[in-house]
Amino acid sequence: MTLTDTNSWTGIREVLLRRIHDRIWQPGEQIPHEADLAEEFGCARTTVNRALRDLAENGLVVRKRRAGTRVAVNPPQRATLTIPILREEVETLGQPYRHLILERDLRPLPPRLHGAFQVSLGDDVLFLKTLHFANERPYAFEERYINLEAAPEARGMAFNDISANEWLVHNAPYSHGDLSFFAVSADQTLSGKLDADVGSALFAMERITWAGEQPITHVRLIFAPGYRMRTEI
Amino acid sequence: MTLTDTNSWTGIREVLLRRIHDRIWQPGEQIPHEADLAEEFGCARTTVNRALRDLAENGLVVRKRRAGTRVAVNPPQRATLTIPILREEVETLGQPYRHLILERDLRPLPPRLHGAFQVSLGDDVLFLKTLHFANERPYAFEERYINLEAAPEARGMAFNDISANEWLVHNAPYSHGDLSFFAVSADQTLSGKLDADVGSALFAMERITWAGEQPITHVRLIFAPGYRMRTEI
DNA sequence: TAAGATAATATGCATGCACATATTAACGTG
DNA sequence: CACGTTAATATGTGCATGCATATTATCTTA
Repeated sequence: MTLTDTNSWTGIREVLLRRIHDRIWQPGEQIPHEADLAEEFGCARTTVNRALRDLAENGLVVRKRRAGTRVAVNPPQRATLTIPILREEVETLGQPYRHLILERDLRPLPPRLHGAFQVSLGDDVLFLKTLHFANERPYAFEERYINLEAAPEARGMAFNDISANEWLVHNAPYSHGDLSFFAVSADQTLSGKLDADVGSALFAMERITWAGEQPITHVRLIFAPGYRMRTEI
Repeated sequence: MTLTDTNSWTGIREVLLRRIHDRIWQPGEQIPHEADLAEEFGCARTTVNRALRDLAENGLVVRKRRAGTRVAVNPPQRATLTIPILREEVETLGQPYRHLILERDLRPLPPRLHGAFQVSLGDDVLFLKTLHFANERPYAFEERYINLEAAPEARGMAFNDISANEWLVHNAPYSHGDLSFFAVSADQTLSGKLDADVGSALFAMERITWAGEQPITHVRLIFAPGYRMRTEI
């Protein structure tokens, strides 16, 4: 029959998944109760629950108490993407990593960030410009603001040995953040740093992280030409 | 005490999470066994298991049989991003959506796709060029190849009323896919279609989906200037 | 008849138990 | 002492059961 064991929760999940894919259960349609499915598969309701819960987490079915479980009208259309520390990303590619601090100073927060990144008025933040290299070729350019209230030890760090990226991950864990991706055109400055033609299209990422209510850092990463962010769905 | 109930699995998860955030358990460090934690919280091992499993799914701890559970050295650094149907994305912005088929024909698969997108040799695929509008302004430009073996009904579809995007989602569900994001520079053609200056940086996405071993569609979406893909972590 | 109280029901969750499985540590033998 | 075998152990999973909770359907009552 199938490769999958029919009374393991993963096996049951696969069977249910195929029924959805084969449109035996149409989108929006209600599927049998946990108890009925448990009887059909000859297993405990808990096991069916586990399988359905997993499908629900992946957005394939929608579950509501009392209302029952129904096939999602719009299949998942979502992807989990891993955003590794740059050093690890580069090293995974089998290339030696290096980074260089271009600028480092204390300054007031620029006005454009006042909305999203609220630090006490008049307080300086730590500003860093970093260039990341893979195999001695520019890989990404980083501009970062660090809230010294959230990470006071950062004041004494030069970030020459360990990048701010990596240091923060290990020393100022965040609870949540906003992330966005977009494209920018290489201006004169970027072009020089990233070894790109002026005007070439670059992939960019912007991220703000918080620990609870307190902002930790704002970072803008611009990658060298040809960069692709990949994932599987 | 805490807001969270200490013997619900979510409550236990929060307590464990705080211990990780507060670095009571250091990254890489091993944490107590399920059985010990169960005793500490006065609950069943199953409940602790549920909490730990959830943390593991989110990448905060790493679990291995016999070896025990340890705090992940690199916190999650991963984001789930939702890739909505363009029509829905536009309508969510409160703007009227429209699309226009620019080209539609049968042709052999271009050589550059032969590797990733294997269709029977010599078979034609359906090729579509579509322009998507938000509020009558260009929103995204789409180039798509559809494997007619995987979705034979597509042959008879004009895709004027419903976009290929949406039709495929509802009629040829996929099991998995590859997704990548990058930046492209607007050439003469793109510039005209997307109302962008020649040379401006555009955000782009490429996606291949399969149903099992069979490829369904390859699509390349290029967004109008200023597009940002956002998510929360 | 409309609005509110009440019952029925499907999923959600906790428990206690048993067994499976992967991995490590201890052991024994050549 | 090196190497393969065996035992110990932590997590993974399944089962039966009971109660919790959200939501819907039904039944009252004004």
